[in-house]
Amino acid sequence: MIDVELLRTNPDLFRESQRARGGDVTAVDQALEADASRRVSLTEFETLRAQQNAFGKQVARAPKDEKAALVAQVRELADQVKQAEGRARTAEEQFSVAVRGIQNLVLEGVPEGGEDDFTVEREVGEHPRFDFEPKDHVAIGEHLGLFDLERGAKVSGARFYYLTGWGARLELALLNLALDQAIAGGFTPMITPTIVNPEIMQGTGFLDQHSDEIYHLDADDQYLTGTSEVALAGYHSDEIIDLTAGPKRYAGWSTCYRREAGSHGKDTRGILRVHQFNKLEMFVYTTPEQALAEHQRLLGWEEQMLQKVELPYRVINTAAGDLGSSAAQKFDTEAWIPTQQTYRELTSTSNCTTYQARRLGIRYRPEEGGKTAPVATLNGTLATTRWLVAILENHQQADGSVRVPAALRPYLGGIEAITPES
RNA sequence: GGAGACGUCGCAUAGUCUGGCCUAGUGCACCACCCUGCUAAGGUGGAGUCCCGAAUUUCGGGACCGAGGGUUCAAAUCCCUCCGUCUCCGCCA
Repeated sequence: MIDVELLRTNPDLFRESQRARGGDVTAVDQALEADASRRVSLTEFETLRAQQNAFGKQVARAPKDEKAALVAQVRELADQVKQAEGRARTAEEQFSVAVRGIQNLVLEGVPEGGEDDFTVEREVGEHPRFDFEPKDHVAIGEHLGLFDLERGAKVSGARFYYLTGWGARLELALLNLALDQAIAGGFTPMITPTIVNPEIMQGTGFLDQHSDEIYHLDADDQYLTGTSEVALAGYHSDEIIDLTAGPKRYAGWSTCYRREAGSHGKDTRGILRVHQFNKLEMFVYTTPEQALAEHQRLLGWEEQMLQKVELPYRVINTAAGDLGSSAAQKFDTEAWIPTQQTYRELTSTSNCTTYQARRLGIRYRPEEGGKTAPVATLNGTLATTRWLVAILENHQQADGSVRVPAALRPYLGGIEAITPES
């Protein structure tokens, strides 16, 4: 949720932000109107309620024989209170709907426009040159017995797979490498719930734009999470947290579920785009002042991971229209995929400023004993199953084996390459 | 899944049967001040969260007793639904 006070004092800020996103600019004026009428009806109700409360005390103090008369007198007032309360509640709900139509304020430096309007921040590493015809990750995986796509489809349908043998071990190695890096960086490791209640899913902002991407369990009215960001953001919901010792940094390990609705026919081959995968996610609660610097730190940790597994990549600054409703700025890192001759997203880090925290009621005290204020939340990817695609393709060798980057070897029994025999 | 108990201001508890002096009491912890040359102490006052409205340190009003409904002039208190915790039984990859 946006800062309503800022909306009142500086609505142009929000109009401009909505415009940059290609979003609904009229939502700003709708919210302003709804706010005004909500305050009017709230004052009406509270004035009447105050009268009623005062009267209630009179009734309580009055001698028995006078009570009946007083009660008769106040009956009409009670009715008015009830009606005013109803109006106030309706206005409150309308306001809440209107204000939810406004997405997070886009930060300075975010390019305007849609999916293709990102800017490239930097490219790192060299594209591999092969003196043989490189195979795509599916061919490599089949050759080395790393995953079983056919049986995945047989058991669970399209976009499901089994990781097998060294494939399973490679994923665990990657996630453990990421976890160890996170721990070294001061993150608290977490294994999170992957089923959450509606208010948590709502609070993170995923239900607005990505609702058809999310699995819903009808029998229980709960959601499967597409990232542990959801559970980690909900972790401190409705709490006043202590940030005096610095940011709270969590590293969430979880399976992620995505319906991939609307991507039919896209990336159907292999494990690039799947309904279920594993991920290690960084999530940070910090002060609004710290958020910008923390975002750069998260990006830095992501790049460290990419460098550890020796992948060529670029960093892009996502355009406003491609941001989630909660994000004020987002950087993706994309690894080079040789057989596609293009970059594909491996990580994504968002600065949600105070937007998510407002919705989820997460606050801190800027000054000891002072008033509370919403915290800033940020998230970023450290490793996912998808990374296997880039690792396999970039590190494949002429003999059909895949070289294991040095950083991963300790997690794979020390082997230097995955071969059909290993 | 069945039966029962419980959910109150940071923690621990009173209040619920019998609705209204509950503006939710008390203890501990906390903060300020006072007293005591040290120490467990003693005294006075303060202290929660959220919203609205005036005023440049503040004041007034409202909401919150797990959540949401209902009854009533009036609900922590009575009724219903849901959620959570605990105990017992049943079931269990």
